[in-house]
Amino acid sequence: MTKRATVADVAAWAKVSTATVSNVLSNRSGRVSTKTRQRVLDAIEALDYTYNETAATLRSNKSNIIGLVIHDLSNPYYTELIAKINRELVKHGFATILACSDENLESQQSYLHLMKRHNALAVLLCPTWETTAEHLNAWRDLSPTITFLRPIGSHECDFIGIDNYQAAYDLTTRLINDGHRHIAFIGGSQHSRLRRQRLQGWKDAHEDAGITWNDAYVYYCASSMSAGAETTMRLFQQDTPITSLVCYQDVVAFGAMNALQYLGKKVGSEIAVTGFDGLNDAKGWFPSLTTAEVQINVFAEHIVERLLARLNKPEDPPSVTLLHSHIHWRNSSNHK
Amino acid sequence: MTKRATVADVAAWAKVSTATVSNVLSNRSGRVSTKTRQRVLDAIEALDYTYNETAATLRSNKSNIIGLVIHDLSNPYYTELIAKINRELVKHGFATILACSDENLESQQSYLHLMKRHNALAVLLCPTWETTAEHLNAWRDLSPTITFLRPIGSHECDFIGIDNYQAAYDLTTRLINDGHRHIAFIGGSQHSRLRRQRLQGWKDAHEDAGITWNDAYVYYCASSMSAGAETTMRLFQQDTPITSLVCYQDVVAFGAMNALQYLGKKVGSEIAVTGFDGLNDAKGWFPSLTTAEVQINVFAEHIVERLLARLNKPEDPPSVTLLHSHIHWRNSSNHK
DNA sequence: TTGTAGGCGTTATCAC
DNA sequence: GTGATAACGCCTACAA
Repeated sequence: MTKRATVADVAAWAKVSTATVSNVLSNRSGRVSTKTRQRVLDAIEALDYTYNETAATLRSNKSNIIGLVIHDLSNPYYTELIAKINRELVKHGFATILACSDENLESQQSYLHLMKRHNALAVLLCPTWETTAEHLNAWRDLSPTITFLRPIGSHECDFIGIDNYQAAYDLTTRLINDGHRHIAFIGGSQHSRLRRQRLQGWKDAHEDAGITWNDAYVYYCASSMSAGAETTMRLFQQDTPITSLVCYQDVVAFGAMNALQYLGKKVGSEIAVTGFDGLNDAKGWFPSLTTAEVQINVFAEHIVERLLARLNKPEDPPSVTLLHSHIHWRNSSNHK
Repeated sequence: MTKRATVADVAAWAKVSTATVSNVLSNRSGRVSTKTRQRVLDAIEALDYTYNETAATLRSNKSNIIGLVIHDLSNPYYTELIAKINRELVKHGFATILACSDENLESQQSYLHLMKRHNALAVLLCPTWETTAEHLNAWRDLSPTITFLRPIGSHECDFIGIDNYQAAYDLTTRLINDGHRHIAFIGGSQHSRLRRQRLQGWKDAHEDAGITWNDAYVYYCASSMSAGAETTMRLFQQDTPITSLVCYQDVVAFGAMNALQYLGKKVGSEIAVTGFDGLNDAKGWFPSLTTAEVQINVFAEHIVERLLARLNKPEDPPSVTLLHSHIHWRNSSNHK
């Protein structure tokens, strides 16, 4: 285990100063002659030099680490999203420190503290529901924080989200126009603001069509296929007039379809099912799932663009972006 | 944005030296009197001091960052696993830099390089199939590397894996004993060594039972529910004598069950389906999925334990651990 | 038990 | 264009 070469070693080999090596390393244009530059590059090659981010961060007070703090890693929607965000960040030369709060405010705060200890350049945060602006104030001035998916109650933070209300409204309206009169809403937890937005779309679509919605058709369930399946099973094991399900998430919809098929009901023609998220598997399911999608890579790009903009202009007022969903009408809702 | 307090500031406030502050910070037992210690803690509180990991890493040449490099973040099995590993690492005071190679050797190598730049204390790696021992030699002496799930061809690296052969053998044998004679094997890619192990178990179970296995019953498919569904659909759209499916992964099994139900076949009684992984959703599916499981949190614990052991004894010979699967016999394979 | 002082590897600031 | 030198914030002998 020989010691790692340093800029000093490289400088000695190339017969230049450490400052010159540093200039080459950070690609400072014009500061170094082509010839010197090449000699330095040769030295780096010859000595198998590896840049030390730690030292650079300490000296320049500027790391290239982005903290990514999310509340859940068991839902494929979130994991697809962090995979894309990660890829975007790498493209821009950043490294990602990952942390999962498991919907626990205390862990989230301790992870934010961790990011501070590591001098994270910025934090991308999908906050727990209890999070308020005050919880973030402690870090915000040191590391800009971009929130996504889940809004905190205030406008003091950059935020990138989805037009939950509109998408749910559109989905429900279409089902009503197709003749459905008993439409259940399935999924989400009581604390979820997203759920409230989607549920409101569902309610308003009813009211605007002159139909009274039924509170007994609204169900909570965890964000998993099995939870969706179990909830749907309970619903249809007894007689019910329900003819369609607006599911809070695609995973819940998958579970719902599984339960319906198990009960021998035809999804699409007999019972319509819709989802939310646009997971990769939605299209290839049998029947293919109607779902409200914001393309995950588009979403990830927006988040990282917002991050870059914020780094460039720390003093700009916070920005709120709502991305519009595209609804893919597929066989699970069997439209005429 | 006032400047962050440093040990020097804390020392000044508490009227002690920086060395004493450092001793308090690193909890060096007995080096500091209770009284002094408390004054330092008060100073930390009063100045809102935050430890600077970067400076500590530079000075001590020992970071608390663990690199986690994985080949895929779209399969729930892997995401559940990294979630658990992440949690374990946090417990031990580590931070995780995450990277996803997307089954691309070049990206993997560049991520390993990234970990080196950041002075990662160690790397946990689920390698791409092309990875050989040579690819890892460049880092191994600097940062110990623990491989998991996928073996590289040599024994130069710590490895934690699963007894793929045995589990597949047991699953298939049970199906044969239940009377199945036409058992398909579905899923996995051609490069996958895991798949080869599981397939070998499938083959040997046939041979040991005196049954000739049929190459036409072996199918490749991508690791997703839709791919599993599509493959199964193609299989059963025509007449086939197949009565059971040994699926390479749970996600493939979910897709297979979806296709079968869509075709009106009863999973369990008519067609038996088995999976591999023990995903959370396997139990709550309708019908519940028979699957070979190594509990993901147990797996994660083993990986992190191995990591700690390696950090304690860098010179110990590499160790290979194979974890035994437990097969959950459930309704999807409807045994008598 | 506490303090002093030097250095980890890089970058910033000046000179030249 | 290039070089000397002083930081960045912390750790760790060693001295007191």
